Amino acid sequence: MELKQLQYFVACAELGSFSKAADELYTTQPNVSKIIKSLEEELGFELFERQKRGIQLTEKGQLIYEQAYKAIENINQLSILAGEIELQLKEKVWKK
Amino acid sequence: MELKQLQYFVACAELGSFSKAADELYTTQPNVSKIIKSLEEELGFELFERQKRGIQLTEKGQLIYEQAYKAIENINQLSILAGEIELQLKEKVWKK
DNA sequence: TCAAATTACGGTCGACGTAAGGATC
DNA sequence: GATCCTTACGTCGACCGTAATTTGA
Repeated sequence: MELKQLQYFVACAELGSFSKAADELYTTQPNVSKIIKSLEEELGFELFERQKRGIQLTEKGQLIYEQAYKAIENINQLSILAGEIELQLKEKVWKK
Repeated sequence: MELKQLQYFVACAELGSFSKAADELYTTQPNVSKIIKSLEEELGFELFERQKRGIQLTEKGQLIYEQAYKAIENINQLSILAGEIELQLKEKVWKK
């Protein structure tokens, strides 16, 4: 499991489209397709139903989405914390 | 920021040694050293004090450790959730 | 015919391990 | 000399983008 897989997955889930996610992620459609597929193979089930026009989250995909979103949020907070720390503790922001 | 960097960092912090972490992670000491260094460069500060014998978390590293641990826990829970889902919802474990 | 996802393919870049170096006990 | 971290270096695999294919509006 890699962070990029989760990021790509969340983007696809929110935009409802691989191609739109590719734009947002500054990459290409085939790349998004491959990365989502790799995540699905790793998990052992499909995250999206491939439809005539676009995609849609499966039931299982919906459950994974919620947890994946939280995980990414958590990593983002870590980045924010790192930025605060880099400020040399001038303001003790993290001491809530 | 990649998940592997955080996993390696947490292992090093908990074991207090790059070489022990390398064993635990089934990789080599130089690899651990490089990955930790890449994370430090990305964050903009050092996570460990390199000492005569072994290493020790810096103050900033300690703060990052706590958040990194949570993030990894979060990803682990995602894996657990995925495993439960794969069981075809026979038992609705996730409906706490 | 256009839009969207998948498959195929080739090049490049990075990740890994081995080996060598440096330092400390 | 042994242990531990770092640097150097070569190789092999994976990732990425382009192009071709498929399917549906």
